Amino acid sequence: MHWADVVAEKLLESGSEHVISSGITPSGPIHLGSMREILTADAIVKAVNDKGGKARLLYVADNADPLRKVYPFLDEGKYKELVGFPLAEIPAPKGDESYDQYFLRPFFEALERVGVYPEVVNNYQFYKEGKFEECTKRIIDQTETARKILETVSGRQLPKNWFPWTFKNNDGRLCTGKVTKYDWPYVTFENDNGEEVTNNMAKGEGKLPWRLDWPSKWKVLEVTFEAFGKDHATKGGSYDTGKEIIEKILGSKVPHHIVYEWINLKGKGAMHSSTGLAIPAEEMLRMAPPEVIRWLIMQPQPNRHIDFDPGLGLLNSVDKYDRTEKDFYDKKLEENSARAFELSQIESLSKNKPQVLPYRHLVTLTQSKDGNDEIIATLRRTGYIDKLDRNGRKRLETRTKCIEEWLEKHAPESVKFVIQKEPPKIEFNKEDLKRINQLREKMSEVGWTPDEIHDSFYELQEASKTPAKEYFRIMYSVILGKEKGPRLGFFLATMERDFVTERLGTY
RNA sequence: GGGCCUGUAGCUCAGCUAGGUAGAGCGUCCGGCUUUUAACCGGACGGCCAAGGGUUCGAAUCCCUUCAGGCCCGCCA
Repeated sequence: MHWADVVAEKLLESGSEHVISSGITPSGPIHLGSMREILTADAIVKAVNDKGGKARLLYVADNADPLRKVYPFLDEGKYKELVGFPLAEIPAPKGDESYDQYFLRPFFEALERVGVYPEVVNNYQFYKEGKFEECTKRIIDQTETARKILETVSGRQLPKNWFPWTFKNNDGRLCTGKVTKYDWPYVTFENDNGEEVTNNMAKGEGKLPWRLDWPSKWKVLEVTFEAFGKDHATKGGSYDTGKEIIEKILGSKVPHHIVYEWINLKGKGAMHSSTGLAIPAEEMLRMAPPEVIRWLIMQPQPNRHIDFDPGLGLLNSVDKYDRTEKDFYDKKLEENSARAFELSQIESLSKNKPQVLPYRHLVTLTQSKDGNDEIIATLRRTGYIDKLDRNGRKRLETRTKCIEEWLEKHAPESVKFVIQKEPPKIEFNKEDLKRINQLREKMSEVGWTPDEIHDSFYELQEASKTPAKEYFRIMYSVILGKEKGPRLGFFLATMERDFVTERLGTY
């Protein structure tokens, strides 16, 4: 059984209504690795609903968290002064938005493209509205229990004067301090400068520290399941302490969970937005069809890491997805693969097998043709499609757009080419010039279809006892100015015969 | 120091939740097809399931130990 269904069945044993939670601290560009979390959660929502349950998907933006440091992608001068302020209160690197929205907005747009529509929880707003009042008060009332849990479970020592609240200093920064007076909902503390500052905890002046904030969210949002990264899953980590806090202090149930692994950039290591080694989710979605992104995450077990190669590997992933799709409709897939495919669909599964054009051909056409109409006309002329239905057209448009972006950003040089408008200046030797003549004759008489053109190269090979490779090389050279290129039969057939013969004639 | 995950064919992985004769794709080799930015069709080769022990009539699967790799935690979230 697919992992999403395994989890869903477990959840349904304890009730039919579920709240599946997911979230992030929007401290930088939200990358593909972060997307694994919400897509994992989304798969479970779908699985629960498919089995007759009712599940909601939440996405918590932890925008009450402070800016921890000046990340490499930030302007040092501008942000040095802003370290310590909640992400929701500081300006974005560009534009008029706040910092958190600047990073969240494109991510949510990306989520729509992969068909994920979560209910967004604005954590900062929640604090302001006093949503955590009850939890905060309970924890403060049982400070000693909370302290004991944190100390024994995590094995760390808390300061003597520990108070379960991260204060808001008189300059607006979050900080620690020594409590001098407490009278719910007010707490007064002494800051580093020896000044006394009073926070109204019911109005979001300050926040709960993370290890208390998380279980409080579980309680307030009635979360029954959460997928989180391995960083939270370590023994004595925030999940372990959160479990105790919610059971012993907040009087609620511990959500079920699964732990997912990181997505590594092939050959470079784990993605981290803080180091800049990451591909933002929205960039990813401009480069690859959304169903393929989903599929990359639905296919493997969540606890396995994914090596992601944005170069040639991405091309292979799309090809593999297409083959999987074909096998799905031909009913040749095993249970788990079929389910992974279903869960990868953006909209409902189409009943009929969609029209598939080889992605590699599109990579060629995108570089040699001007716009989708020309591409479609060429595909029709070369016999790859007969008629394109509406979905087929939509799919093609999405894909050519992805390919353009991919070619620009991550494609390896080996797949890129430019049709030379002017004949490249090449000094061919005598033999080559002879072959060029042979080629020109052949090209002017051969049937102008991919197969016939392709075959003609082997006819030349037979007739001249020269390896076909030589003819390929010449053809690529005169058209692209490089010795390799796309599969020639198809490639030449996409061009006008006259263009090809004239070009050969200039040498 | 502690923890989690992974280890199955040359490579990438499925199978393990619920034990019952080891699977797929790619690669290799052979055959077919006039064959290339990583073509297609058919077939074959290929594995003491990391090692050791235990439970069992029976273990890739469950338990224990060891080894190897990856990562996380011991600041913050």
